[in-house]
Amino acid sequence: MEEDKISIAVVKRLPRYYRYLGDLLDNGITRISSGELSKKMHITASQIRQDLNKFGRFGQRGYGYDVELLYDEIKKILGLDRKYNMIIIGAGNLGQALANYGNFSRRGFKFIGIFDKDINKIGMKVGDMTVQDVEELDSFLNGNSVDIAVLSIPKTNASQITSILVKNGIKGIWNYSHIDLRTPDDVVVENVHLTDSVMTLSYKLSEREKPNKD
Amino acid sequence: MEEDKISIAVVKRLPRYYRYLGDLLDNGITRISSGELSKKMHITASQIRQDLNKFGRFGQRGYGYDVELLYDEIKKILGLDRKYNMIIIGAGNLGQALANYGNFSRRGFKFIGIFDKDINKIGMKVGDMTVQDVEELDSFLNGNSVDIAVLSIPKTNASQITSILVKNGIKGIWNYSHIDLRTPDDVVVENVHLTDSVMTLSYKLSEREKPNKD
DNA sequence: TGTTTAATATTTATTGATTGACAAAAAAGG
DNA sequence: CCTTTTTTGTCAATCAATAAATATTAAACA
Repeated sequence: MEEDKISIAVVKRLPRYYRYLGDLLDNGITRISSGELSKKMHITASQIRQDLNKFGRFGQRGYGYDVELLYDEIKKILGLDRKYNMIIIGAGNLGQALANYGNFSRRGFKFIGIFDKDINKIGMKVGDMTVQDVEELDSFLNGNSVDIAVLSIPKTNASQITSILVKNGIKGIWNYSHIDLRTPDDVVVENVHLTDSVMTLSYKLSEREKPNKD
Repeated sequence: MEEDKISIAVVKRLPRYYRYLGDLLDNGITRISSGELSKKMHITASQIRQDLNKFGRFGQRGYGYDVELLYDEIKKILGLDRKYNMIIIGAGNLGQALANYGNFSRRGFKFIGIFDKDINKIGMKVGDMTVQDVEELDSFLNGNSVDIAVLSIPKTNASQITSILVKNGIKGIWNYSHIDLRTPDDVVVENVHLTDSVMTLSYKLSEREKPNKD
């Protein structure tokens, strides 16, 4: 059964569908057509149908999509029907912010540890966790089931930490370090490069200000 | 003079080029060919040349690219040859983390104000700023030149704040709120949806674990 | 219960992005 | 100063993603 490879562009749209469907649910809307959703989301109805059909036939001709059913399906597709244990490497401002950000635990992403190498941070309370010495990372990984590691450390240390993670069988890395990690094929990395993001914004701003634009 | 429209895909790659060129500079490397860079960045040499040629002819046949020159050109293209005044709306964990994150100011992005509506946060020191009442946002914008507003508030308030920003002529919004903002065409928005990002990661993890994958 | 309408699933067409190929230009080396 | 090598800039071809069109199905309703 030769299934199409799902492109990353499609995958990146799924959370957005999920969010809109959640909003519809919250508003008590039980059915929606690709046409209506298209208007709300400002993408073509064709793309919505095409995207969804990559994963299955969730709609009903003449009726549309059942919001709750579709919501649950996308939840499953995104792997949100299970729990994930996460650790944070780097208890700086960003690491702390992520640890304290409530939205993740609501979705099943649970922080079970936070690490730093700074002696001033070790022992500090962050949320309901205590910052541990990164020297203990290796043994911690040995004794705990960790699904995802968040990397919020300077790029100079990122590669070394990554090899410890990989060695201990971590399969998911959420990388906030401003560096491209090299990992084996079976380790998945999702990058959040905030500096890249603000640069993209400044590019757009500069473009906007150029003459002959309107 | 009919110039090609620059696609967003190309723009998103520019910060990465910029980062690699910066690293080369740091390592005292003064010239590089698209072929060498290709190996380092794991993208095709053709794409590198094609991307760069969207903006100008920066290389020299038989020689390659002068690292410093190219670095400076991309800096200009990205609009990093100027300063940006930024404010943060929402002094929660994320807002504070961004305010304290040193990398932005190094690149010319300067925070000049932070706002919140929570009475417990107003007056609090964040970096070298004091959290102001969001009620004062309107008058602050009137008296200060602000290029970019960072939105790190719950989605319920995002639309209302956005209209205050737009009304006061803000042209750049860096949106961390988990909602799609509707703004006039001359206002540019760059979204950072962390929840979307972690969902993409969980998707990839689920895929990885499926049978018939290796 | 048949007919019309709505809306999906899916095929086809179009547009866009990436890769490959090659001529032109400059550097390097004798 | 001529020849070879390197490497760009750019054109052409391929590949991928999006949009449009159509056939099919089920609901709605008389």
